[in-house]
Amino acid sequence: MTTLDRQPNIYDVAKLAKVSHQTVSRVVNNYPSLRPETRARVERAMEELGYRPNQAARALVTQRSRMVGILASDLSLYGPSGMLQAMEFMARQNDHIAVSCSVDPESESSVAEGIEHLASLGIDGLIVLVPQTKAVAAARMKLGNVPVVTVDSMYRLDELSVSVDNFGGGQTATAHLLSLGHTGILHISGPKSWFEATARSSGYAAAMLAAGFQPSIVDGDWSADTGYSIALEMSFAKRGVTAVFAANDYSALGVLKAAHQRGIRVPEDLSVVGFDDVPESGYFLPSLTTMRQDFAELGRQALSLLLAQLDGVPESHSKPIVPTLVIRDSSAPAP
Amino acid sequence: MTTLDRQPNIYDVAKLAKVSHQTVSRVVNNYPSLRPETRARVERAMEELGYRPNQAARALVTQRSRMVGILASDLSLYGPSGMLQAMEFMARQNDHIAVSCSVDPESESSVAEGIEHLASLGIDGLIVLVPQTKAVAAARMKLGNVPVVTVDSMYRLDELSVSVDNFGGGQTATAHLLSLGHTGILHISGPKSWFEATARSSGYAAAMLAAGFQPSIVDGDWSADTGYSIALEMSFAKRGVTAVFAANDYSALGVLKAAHQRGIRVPEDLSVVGFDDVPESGYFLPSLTTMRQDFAELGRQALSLLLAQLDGVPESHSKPIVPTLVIRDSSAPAP
DNA sequence: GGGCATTTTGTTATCGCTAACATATGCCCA
DNA sequence: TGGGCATATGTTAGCGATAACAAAATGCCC
Repeated sequence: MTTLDRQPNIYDVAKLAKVSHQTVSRVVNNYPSLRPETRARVERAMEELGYRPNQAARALVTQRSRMVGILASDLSLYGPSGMLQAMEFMARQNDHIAVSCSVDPESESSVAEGIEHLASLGIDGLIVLVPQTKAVAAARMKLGNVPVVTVDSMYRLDELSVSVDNFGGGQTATAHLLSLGHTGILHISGPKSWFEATARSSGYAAAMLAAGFQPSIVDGDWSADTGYSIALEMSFAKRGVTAVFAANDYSALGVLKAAHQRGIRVPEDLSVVGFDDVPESGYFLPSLTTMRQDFAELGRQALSLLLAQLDGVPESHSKPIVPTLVIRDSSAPAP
Repeated sequence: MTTLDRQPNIYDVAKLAKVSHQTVSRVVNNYPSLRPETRARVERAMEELGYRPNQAARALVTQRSRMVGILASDLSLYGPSGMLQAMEFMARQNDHIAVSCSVDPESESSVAEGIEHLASLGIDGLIVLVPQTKAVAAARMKLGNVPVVTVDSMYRLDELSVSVDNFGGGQTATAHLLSLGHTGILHISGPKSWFEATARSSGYAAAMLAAGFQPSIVDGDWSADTGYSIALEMSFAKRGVTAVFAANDYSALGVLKAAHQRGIRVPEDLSVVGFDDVPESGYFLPSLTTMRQDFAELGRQALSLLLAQLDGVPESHSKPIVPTLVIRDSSAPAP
């Protein structure tokens, strides 16, 4: 057993295996024309020394860091964290590193700093989960010819993006309530600055108008607190509201609580539909009817698109991911 | 405006500023003995060229990647994702990168692969959020002299670790119920393989025994579903149970739902206490009494300890973080 | 068995930076 | 006025890998 006072490098392996360092490099990189016997000898030497290729040296000479950046807003939210986890795993399987960077999407300077940070790392590509068009434009600008993939709600052919059909999701949720006979359906939206929020609201409005009813939207901010406050103060009866479509499950949770406090029974007096299908939504009281999104799949698609781009394979645009309706106990026929 | 067909390097800047490349390096690294005029000239040149130091080259020569690994279990959980976000931010502020790697803590090979992956990246340090002693030992083994900081529930002076006083938290939660006159307190634990779970259970048991009552523990797994199933099937009345201390908020949520279904009123008939204070726990029905943990602070402490270690400053052991009781509507005097 | 293509292995240069040492400049005071 | 010392800048080498080219070994054909 040979021992060194430092990490072994490619020359140490070469010497032990009695080959040139380049041959070691070839073994590491799976070069095809190698005598099996040579390969085996090198592998044995690598094993014995506990050799690990130095990624910095490799990055320096190949001009590729094998890092992809993930620009996200709040990584402790269910959606982004699920996507991040899936992307991190997939990146690892593809011999890359996913480096996350969370920024305040409401602050342009925070977004700019995040992009600059990732750029200074020398990332090979970027995935933008931050919901502003402006942020995406800024990223593309800063990064020169580093490919940028966005995750959004629009199906745009001119850009690298992966989409969720939030518009369709909003429609489906609304259609579900309409089909139960509701006509006074209130929508609590997400923040207007988010792609997702506006797309869901539009889907809701489109479905309402198509059915011949007036859309009615109140601005929310994804939080349970705001959903709660809105539902606590608004006079549903006076406005003829028998159902609420909340832009996400936490807003819906707030509505459930407010309704309970006010003695409004869900779903007998009021139906509530959420969006996201967070893991605990099946345990709300009553369990929540909601639109399920496969965040992990979304993350995988985004990363797959980016990796294809890095490999010079211009992958065909994937279809948008369609959220599916999960019917539970919070929605019922109109009273 | 000078234009290049490649990223500008330190020599390009040097030429434009009419200094040696080493002087540029000195500007980048804030070397003190530089004429202000020279520094300004170099900075102007860097600005003009849009120069960004190549991190791979820097890492190669300094032998430091400025990457820290975060070995985690499920990054979509509230605790780990909050810690990760805090660590990522703090790492960035300290000119480092936090690279996360999520593994299945129940699978030794998955943990080993994760460690190997991070090691192959050349991380400078590691933070282990995975709850097994075995995993930590494996990490220390693989990583040689790379410092490893663990986040756990024990206050051990012999190792680099940041602790949450889960034992104390379990005691406090139990004491709260005892003080309300409850004597039949059931504990739904987390998975036994987690540090956190066993510490909370021990705290519970200690508090019960100290008060002269028999501990009663059922094994859970952090999930709402298991909490639900347990509470649905167990005959609380027959066993004299008037309160449940669940090891986390989601288990508690499951209990709330089961109680509601069985017509058991919370808190009138049954008090329920959770652990974590997830953001939505204030909107459960009823709102949940729970133990709040500051995950962001925990993450910051862990990273701070690691960074100090990397800088050769053996930081003093920090005090364990103490969860605080948040009293809401799910706990009340014993019936 | 010589010639030529193919396979296999080796040699040298280079990526962009910092460390270490070398040199120049300015200033103070004997 | 010039030695000594701090300050400011330059020169050279090397981190550990891959790329590009060079050379040796092998195989195959007639």
